[in-house]
Amino acid sequence: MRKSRAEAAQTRERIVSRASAMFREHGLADVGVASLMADAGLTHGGFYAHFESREALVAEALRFALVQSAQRIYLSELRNGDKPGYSRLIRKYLSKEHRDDAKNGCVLASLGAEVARRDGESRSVFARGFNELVALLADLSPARTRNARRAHILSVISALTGALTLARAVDDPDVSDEILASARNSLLAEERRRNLPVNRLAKHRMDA
Amino acid sequence: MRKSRAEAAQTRERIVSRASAMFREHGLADVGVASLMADAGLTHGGFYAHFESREALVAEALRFALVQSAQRIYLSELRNGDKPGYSRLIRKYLSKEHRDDAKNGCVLASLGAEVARRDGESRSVFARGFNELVALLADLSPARTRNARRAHILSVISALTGALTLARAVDDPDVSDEILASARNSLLAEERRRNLPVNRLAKHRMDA
DNA sequence: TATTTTAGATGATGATCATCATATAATTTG
DNA sequence: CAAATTATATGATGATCATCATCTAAAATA
Repeated sequence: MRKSRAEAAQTRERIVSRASAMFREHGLADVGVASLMADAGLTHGGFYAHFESREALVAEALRFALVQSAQRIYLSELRNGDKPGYSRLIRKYLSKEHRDDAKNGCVLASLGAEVARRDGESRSVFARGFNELVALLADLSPARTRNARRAHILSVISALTGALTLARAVDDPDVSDEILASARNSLLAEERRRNLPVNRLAKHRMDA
Repeated sequence: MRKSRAEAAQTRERIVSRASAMFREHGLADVGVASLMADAGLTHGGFYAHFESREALVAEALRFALVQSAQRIYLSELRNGDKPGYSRLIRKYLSKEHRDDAKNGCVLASLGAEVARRDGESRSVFARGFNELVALLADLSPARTRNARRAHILSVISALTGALTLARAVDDPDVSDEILASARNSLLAEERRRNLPVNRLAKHRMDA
């Protein structure tokens, strides 16, 4: 039964990673220590050998999910740096696959509302991770100033998370698809507008 | 202690209304029957004289919140029908007052993600209420076709609920205000564009 | 090899949960 | 006024919760 030091560290990582998925799938309140440990292939007794409290695990699991998102964005968007903008991200984020796979998906949509009701470590860890994500994404914005890039990405993230959450909440698959499609069209249209050359935007402004 | 028939109906309504606020403030999972009854000034024993189960109350409380939203929109937007569009609604929805008063605010933002994990009566009641709300709001859209109005309002609702949820989730008040302001600016700008006369939009399109 | 350390299992603790059976008392209703 | 009805209270039920003390056996270390 006993494991080596390295295996124990692996065990701990496995608990965090599985917990992160369990929380995203079932909510922060609806999964207890016993089922978290069972999901990681352990019994619940040993939990407090790894974590100071359930709250500490919640914080780590939130962090894990946020870092996972950042890594995915970094790998699939930033590296793939042909043209700036979020069109690829928007399409992936608002896909049916993402909607139907909450446990591996964006934690802002699955747990944001629950985090809002917390305070303590998990809340601040979440907020810090959110800020890092925003900073990462702001670099992709075609807006000219730093503030404008930040504002732009904040409004995009809001629209993405809201649409995903609502698409998951409704029970009619057609309505759900409709929510995804509407948000996708609206955001992609905005992206197209933003990527117009500056002089053409200026011309339009002068027309008006 | 015994009450008349009319008073009993009032008691029941009070339980639903208070429960609706409690759920929005603390989440569906984190408030038990005992504290719900205590909040309504009763002890928990009598709960099952009024409701078949906790789930039944959850469904009624969600319905209550959705109807409340619809009534507010009807009173403050539709009646006040000078010009179409959502600018008044957007400003009210993304205000700090709304952010800081979840218990009386939009249930899509506070409980949408939790409803997504349910099924049964509460989920379908929520979905039905959402559809009614969408139908009500679609009438305000300046878009030309019925489908376009629906798509438009779906993307607006997504952006509103996402921004409100994120503004509540972060712990830095400055970042929170920034989220609200960014979504507000983005949505109001879109509203302005939509309300431009058709020929001006056409002109811009020909320019491009 | 002998000793110490520690991961994980087991089972207890006390709190809280949803649900329900029963009791009480006030109002309807006959 | 008497009987039936019913709203609310009380307290029990068994499940599950987070936490922790204790035990074990294997790994680390000397």
